[in-house]
Amino acid sequence: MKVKEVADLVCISVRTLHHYDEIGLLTPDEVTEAGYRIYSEENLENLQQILFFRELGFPLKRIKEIIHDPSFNKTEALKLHKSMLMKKQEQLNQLIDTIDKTLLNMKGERQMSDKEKFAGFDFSSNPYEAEARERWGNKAVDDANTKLNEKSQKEMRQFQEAFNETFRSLAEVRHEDPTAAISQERIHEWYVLLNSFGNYSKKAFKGLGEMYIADERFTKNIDQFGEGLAVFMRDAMAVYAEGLKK
Amino acid sequence: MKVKEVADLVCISVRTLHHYDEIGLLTPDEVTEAGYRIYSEENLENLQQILFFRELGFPLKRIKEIIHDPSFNKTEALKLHKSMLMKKQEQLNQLIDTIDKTLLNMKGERQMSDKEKFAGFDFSSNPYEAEARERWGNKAVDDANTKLNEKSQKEMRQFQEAFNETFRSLAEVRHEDPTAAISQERIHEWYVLLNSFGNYSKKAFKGLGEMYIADERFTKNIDQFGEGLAVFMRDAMAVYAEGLKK
DNA sequence: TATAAGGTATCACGTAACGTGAGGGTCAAC
DNA sequence: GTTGACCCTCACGTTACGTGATACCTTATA
Repeated sequence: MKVKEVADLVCISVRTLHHYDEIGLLTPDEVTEAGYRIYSEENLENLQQILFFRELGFPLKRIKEIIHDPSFNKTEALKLHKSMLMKKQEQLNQLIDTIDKTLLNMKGERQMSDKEKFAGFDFSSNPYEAEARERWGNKAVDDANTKLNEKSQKEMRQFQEAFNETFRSLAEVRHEDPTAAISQERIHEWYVLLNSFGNYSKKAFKGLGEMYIADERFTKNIDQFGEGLAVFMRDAMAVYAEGLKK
Repeated sequence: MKVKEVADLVCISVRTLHHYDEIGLLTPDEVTEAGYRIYSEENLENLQQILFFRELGFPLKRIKEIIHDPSFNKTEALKLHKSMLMKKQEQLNQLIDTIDKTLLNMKGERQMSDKEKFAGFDFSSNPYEAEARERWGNKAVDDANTKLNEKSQKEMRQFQEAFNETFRSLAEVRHEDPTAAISQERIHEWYVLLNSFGNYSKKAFKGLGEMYIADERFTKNIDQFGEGLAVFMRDAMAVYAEGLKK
């Protein structure tokens, strides 16, 4: 299949396909004597994968790393895409809900906080990086990050945002039993997030939870998201680490 | 509210807010003697609008045009955002469906065409431009388009893609009665699309439909999307123009 | 009152992901 | 042989910021 045929089939530009070839993301399996690109069925399957990652906001460099990883598995990736797309749908549902609330607010029928006005927006450059790391590892990301020992402002901000989001998520369920499924699901998200930036064993994770209580500054920072959250997290982390989920 | 407070509230960067200020998209209502930006409640409401447009892929220049248009109405915009977000939900549903079909295909339980493999992807730079034009007019877009008389390759491609998409959409319902609601909804999309690039009255629209039959090349091109589509469109366009919908 | 930490500003270069036009070659139908 | 459509590479342009440097401002603390 020639370049324009692929471009028309997929509704992307010829330039896009050239670009993907240039950066080694999608190399046509055949090139004619005149230099024309010919794409095979397998090229199209790879392109489908690439487009799923693009839809989810992954940068092309990252997509290339993931797809060229020997452990990459298309079936597994498709399942992960599906779950990420469902999360994106939840995000859009939240945006729609924000619109509904804003319309009521404008009619004077409902008050809404500043925070509520922005619920659902997520412009982080790659919101699914944490999950990608869990599946495809850290190596490429660490290599790509030229400053291994100092955290850039972006990383710190990303860190902080992801922290805050997870703290809020956990605050919502802090009155539940720490062994409950919902509590363990949420604390798992915390575990995944921490492992995006560091490398915590379950044991270390439990120890970290203890620190949230032992150090008053930690407790204070965490409890601003909801009173008693630090204690709840400590307990949920212990349950998680010991595999004692109900 | 100071710049970092807004950035944290909304989960965007301080640099983003500076950029929006620089380009005149979001100008803080107050600046202190030290030059600090202070954002008002109305600034936050405008920022919410901006973020809705961003979520839908509008370029910042276009957002600025729309928001500064005297006829701009926040309530109306919110309703339009909601409908566009629902369309995006449908697109994600289609992507999820594509994943499900691809997984079955990989198991050998189902065949799928190349076209099916790419159903749901839409990377056009601004998929909702046609609807935006319907609401907020053509002037700014025409001004921004420096080449008023010659169509760039991009515009031709955009044209062609939008054409193809609409033809497919219409082909799906070509066996329906041309006066049926679904037929008239689809042909309305065609009308809107044509008016993105030109300026057709309903009468001219009907005349165009006649041409689809009168000129054999038109018929041939259109019917490749589904046999009998050209006749169906001619009839549906006549019904539409005369307001004879069931 | 001095200090320190965090936050603010502007400036300017860099990045990613293409869009776009120029210039020239290839292919297939007429 | 001609022509229109398609193909190639090259290179500059665009958008939307990220990032680091440099310097000023604000507020809490000792």
